[in-house]
Amino acid sequence: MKIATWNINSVRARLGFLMEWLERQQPDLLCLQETKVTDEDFPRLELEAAGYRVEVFGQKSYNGVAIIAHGDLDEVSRSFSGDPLPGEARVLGATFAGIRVITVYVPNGRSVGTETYTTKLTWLDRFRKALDAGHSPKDPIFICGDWNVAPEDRDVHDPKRWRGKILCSEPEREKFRALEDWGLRDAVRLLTPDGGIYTWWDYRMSGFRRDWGLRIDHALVSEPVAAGVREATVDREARGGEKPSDHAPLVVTLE
DNA sequence: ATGGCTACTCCTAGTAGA
Repeated sequence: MKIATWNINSVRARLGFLMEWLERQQPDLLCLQETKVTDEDFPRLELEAAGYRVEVFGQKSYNGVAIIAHGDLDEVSRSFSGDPLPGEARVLGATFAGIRVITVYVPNGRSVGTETYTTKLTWLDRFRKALDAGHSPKDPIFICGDWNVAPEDRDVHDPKRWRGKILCSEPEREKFRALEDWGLRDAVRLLTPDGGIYTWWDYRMSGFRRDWGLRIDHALVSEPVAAGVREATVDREARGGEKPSDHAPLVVTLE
């Protein structure tokens, strides 16, 4: 089974790109972030015509998450208990083939020391608390999306330049580790200790061509899922071509 | 090297992203 996550940076601006990608990759389930569209205007029909079930949680202009799957999506949930940004469409959950799949678009935080940064830390705290209240790490759980955190220096093209900066600051990394401590494993790290694996490259300064990237999109899985992880690959091909998103998809293959 | 894209919007210039 193939489960993927992709910050698409506007599903409407990249619908053709998305359809081609689905055709090529044939995932069983794909989580999208930054769809930037209301539920009403989401391009549901195109995806359904391609055989996907579609669940969306969106808003105008900003944020927005979606789950599309070849198969039933049950027990759909939006946001989470204690969400400090209840008006923002950032979390969507559904049960697929017995796995609780939750997709997240974690607040960016702008820059360290700002109010939005503090809110980002609170958000991650509250998200963990909600996990504790609603789930057990013994259950099959797959939480994926744009976490806006590069967990370690090996996830950063130039750690010296990024040290202490937004996406790489120690408090953000602590919150990320707290999720792992709860009982989640980073699917990429189950398979390789290698650095140089990135999921986002800045549009500016030809960031992708120079491979100035960060690994900020992740799939965190509970033990029962971790046991079945066979592959976790960043599809860099999707970061090239005409008008790509600034993120590449992360594709996880489960036995 | 703090800029330099990109996408959004009843403000096509200002905001947000990361």
